[in-house]
Amino acid sequence: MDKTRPEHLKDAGLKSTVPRLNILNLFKSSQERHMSAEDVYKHLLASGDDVGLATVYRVLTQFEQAGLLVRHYFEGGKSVFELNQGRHHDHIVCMQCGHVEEFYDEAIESRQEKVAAEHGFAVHNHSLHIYADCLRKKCPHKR
Amino acid sequence: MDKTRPEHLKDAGLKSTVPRLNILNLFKSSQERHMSAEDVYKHLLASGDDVGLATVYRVLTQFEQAGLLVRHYFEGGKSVFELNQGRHHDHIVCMQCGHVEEFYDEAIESRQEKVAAEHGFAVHNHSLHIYADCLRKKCPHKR
DNA sequence: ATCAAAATGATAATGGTTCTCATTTGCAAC
DNA sequence: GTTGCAAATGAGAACCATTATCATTTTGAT
Repeated sequence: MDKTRPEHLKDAGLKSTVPRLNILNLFKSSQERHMSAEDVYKHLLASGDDVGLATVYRVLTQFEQAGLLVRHYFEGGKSVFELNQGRHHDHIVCMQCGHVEEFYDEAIESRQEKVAAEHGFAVHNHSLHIYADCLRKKCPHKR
Repeated sequence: MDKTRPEHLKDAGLKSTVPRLNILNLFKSSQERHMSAEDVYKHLLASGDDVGLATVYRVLTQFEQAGLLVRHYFEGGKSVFELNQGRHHDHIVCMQCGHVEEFYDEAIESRQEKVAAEHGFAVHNHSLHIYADCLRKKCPHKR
């Protein structure tokens, strides 16, 4: 049920290469659950892994298709990725500090299915982002 | 209460110029409720209005800030705009033909407020996009 | 009609992402 | 363990939506 083990690369038809292992490992060990391609690229370079930006983009997309990662399109134009462990969830994004919190609400989920059906749509997926101000003391009011 | 009349340009501190009037008029007369900057640009050129793409982008942003239009960030990287008339609503987007349908669900709205409050956030706004396949006969399966 | 401030539009620049292609790597068969 | 070749990589070019620049035009108050 855990989709984040290296063996799953094979299952997805992906050779287990150095960049792919590094990226997978980064997501599993990083403090940051949500990272953009640029974030991943910088982290890898910082830890001495010599990788190309193009490869990062390619691998992230492959991992998304393989179901290892989930991609989110937040406002601002850049995609962020996170490990696909556990169930689907939505996000609250702090507009001041960029802090992201996850939530899952069964009522919202089921209403969505219902609404889509009523309109004659077959749901693929959805994105629900709540943009708000977090009230954390540590909210640094900057990105 | 109608925020889409030309007089509102003045209220927003915007001079009533030719491009701005044309763009506002396009949104009010077009079949398409949801248009990207590129869409607007092409429509205007097609109807003989000589406008620059930069102006379209500028005006759309100004209209958004003035509250005349609402901007949505759908997947795919480009923003779409629609007239800000009536109440807030969310969207279902057909992944095949790009057809956009609007909906409003009170249960979803109120649950969101509740969830945000539970997590210690003060909501500014939210975006809920359901990506699906529409079942319309006319769905042309192309963008 | 006059004129300064604001708006426009052609074009360059930007930022995120994808494409190209020569070189390198993984891995299955020998 | 070599070998061979398809798959993967990485440097840089290309792309696309959007924003910035700046000389020219338009607006609206006088």
